[in-house]
Amino acid sequence: MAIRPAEQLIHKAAWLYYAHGLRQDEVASQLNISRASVAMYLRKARETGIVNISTSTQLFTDDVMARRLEDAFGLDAVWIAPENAYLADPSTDIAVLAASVFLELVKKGDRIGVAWGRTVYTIADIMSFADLQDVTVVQLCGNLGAPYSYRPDQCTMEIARRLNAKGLNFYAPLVLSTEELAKSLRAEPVIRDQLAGIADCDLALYSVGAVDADSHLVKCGALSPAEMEALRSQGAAGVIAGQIIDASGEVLDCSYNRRVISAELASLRAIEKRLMVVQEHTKFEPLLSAIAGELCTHLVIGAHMAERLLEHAGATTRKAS
Amino acid sequence: MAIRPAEQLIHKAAWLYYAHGLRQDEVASQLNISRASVAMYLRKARETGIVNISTSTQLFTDDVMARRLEDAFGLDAVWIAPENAYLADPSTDIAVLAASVFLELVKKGDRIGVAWGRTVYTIADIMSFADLQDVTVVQLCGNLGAPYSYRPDQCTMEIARRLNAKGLNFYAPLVLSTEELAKSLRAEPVIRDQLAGIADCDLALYSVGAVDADSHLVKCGALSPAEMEALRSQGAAGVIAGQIIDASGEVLDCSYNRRVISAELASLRAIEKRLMVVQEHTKFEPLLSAIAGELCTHLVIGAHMAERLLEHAGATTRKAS
DNA sequence: CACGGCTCTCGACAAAAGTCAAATTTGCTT
DNA sequence: AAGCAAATTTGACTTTTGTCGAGAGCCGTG
Repeated sequence: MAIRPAEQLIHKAAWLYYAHGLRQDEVASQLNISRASVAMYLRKARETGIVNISTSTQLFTDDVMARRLEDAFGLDAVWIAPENAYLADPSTDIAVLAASVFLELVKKGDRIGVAWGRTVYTIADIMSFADLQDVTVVQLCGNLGAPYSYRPDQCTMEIARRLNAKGLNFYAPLVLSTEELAKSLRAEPVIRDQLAGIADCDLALYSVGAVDADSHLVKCGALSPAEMEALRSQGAAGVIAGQIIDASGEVLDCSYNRRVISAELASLRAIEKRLMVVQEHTKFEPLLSAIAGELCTHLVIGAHMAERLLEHAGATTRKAS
Repeated sequence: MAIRPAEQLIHKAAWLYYAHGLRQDEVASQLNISRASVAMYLRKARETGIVNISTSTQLFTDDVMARRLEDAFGLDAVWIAPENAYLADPSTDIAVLAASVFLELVKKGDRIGVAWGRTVYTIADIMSFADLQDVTVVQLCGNLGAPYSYRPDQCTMEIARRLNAKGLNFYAPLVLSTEELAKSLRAEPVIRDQLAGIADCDLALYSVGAVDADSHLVKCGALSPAEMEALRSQGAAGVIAGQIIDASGEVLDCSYNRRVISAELASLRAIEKRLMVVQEHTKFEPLLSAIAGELCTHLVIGAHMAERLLEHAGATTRKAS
């Protein structure tokens, strides 16, 4: 494991094949190995990100709807996945697009904040590998020991792994039982540094959660369905990085939020590129709140959601004028 | 030609094939076209840069020699193409590597300065296409009406074309017959603006020329072999963007240089990333001069040249101590 | 030093992708 | 509206690539 001669070979094979355009059998004879090995090396090269195959996401921003959404909501860029259209599984489509967009937004040397949820994990799961050694992926919120496979730290680590980047985990629970404990924990140097480091990120990747019994916060036991319902009547409109926000995109003033260890919204807003990805049709209101709170500068959504957003924007404008 | 529905199809095919990983026949049935068409679309997608296939150039910087060169000469990054090794045509190898490195260094929104020469044109020629709409490629030096196919403006335009970028040409001759004329021409608003814009570049791509009868300056008739020889004895050590430099990398004080319309060395030095590519073994002294004059921060060379540079650095250090 | 477990490599076959000339459509001119 | 040229699409064919199980080399261990 120490020194891997194979790594070198993979690199050479990939170079001759992809950069020089030789055929596999030509590469094989150059390197004195069988063509079958070359084929295997090339697969590894693709899998590990030694070669990058990326397709432009232009098509999805070029859409007129995307332009109108950008204008209506003051977003930097919007990508719309055509939903009903040409695809077997429409829900993965958004994730595949999001992964491509994400890889397009990442630059060498970047620091990336990653939150948690089914959406984020799905993206991590289908994201192709890349060779970005000096990138750091940081976890935006505390952990939730859950029966789920997509825990916050797993999302972070998986993305870091795919990028060949450094992963920085958060060694604290997402929610504590008392406000005092949360406060003291936040004051701990290790935790404090991590929290402080979030504002230095260049790019954030997250989704927004709905305030209902299906929320991960409920499923993971952080809140009971009843508590969730109560928060909802207090004005809870969405969940961002484990925190409850109201319709204006601000942190809701409630005990739960005071017991959470997560990135402050101000830190998130300090991040230049905030990529929000929304898969579920049910997350219309949460998304509106997130946009209102300026928690999103880059948006990836499905065509259906895009239409609803535009309708809403139209209605608001008409009412205002 | 106005609106091209094909463009859309190419994009969709590329997306399904490369991002979703469908097979060509699956893509074909999704889009209701024949598989042969899909194959054609995919080729076009690769050719136009809608999909990007890039291989990491890590292998060539990871070299110990590259590290030592970086240290010895204070360069930001060095790539070394293994010369004798595994390849049919060793001289293209450097160009292929240089093209990859170049594409790796370019970022969206960049402004790129391109000089002229066989090396630069070779790179342009083998460089793969990319989709960098908001990039601008500017020509670093005046034109030379030559019997060559690699005129300065052609280098610029070809690279711009490959990048799908905007090309900014220099509508002035490289050398004029009198110093006065050169001076007045440099004062012309069009020219002045172009010259002034060079320092705003984020990346420059050039090589260095040798001071001998084989130089393009001689072949294109800008200088006679005799004049070149005379300049050599006056201390000429290399040619950068059409200008003669001395061993310390400064502009040589001579009539020729005063008659040239090209980027000032100070402007070049203001460019953050200066990528220099040297193919010929004979350009050892010119390269040393360019490095001495800080005209290069990123360097792509062959293994042989790398060895000579290291030997030289060793000798100098030993002498100094 | 022989033994399993391990990874790496190869040959042969199956699957997928590339290619080309003919057929068809498209857009433009007369 | 007919005719023509250019571009696009297709089916049939060839070449290239992916995959799988068998075998070879390697290493620590009993």
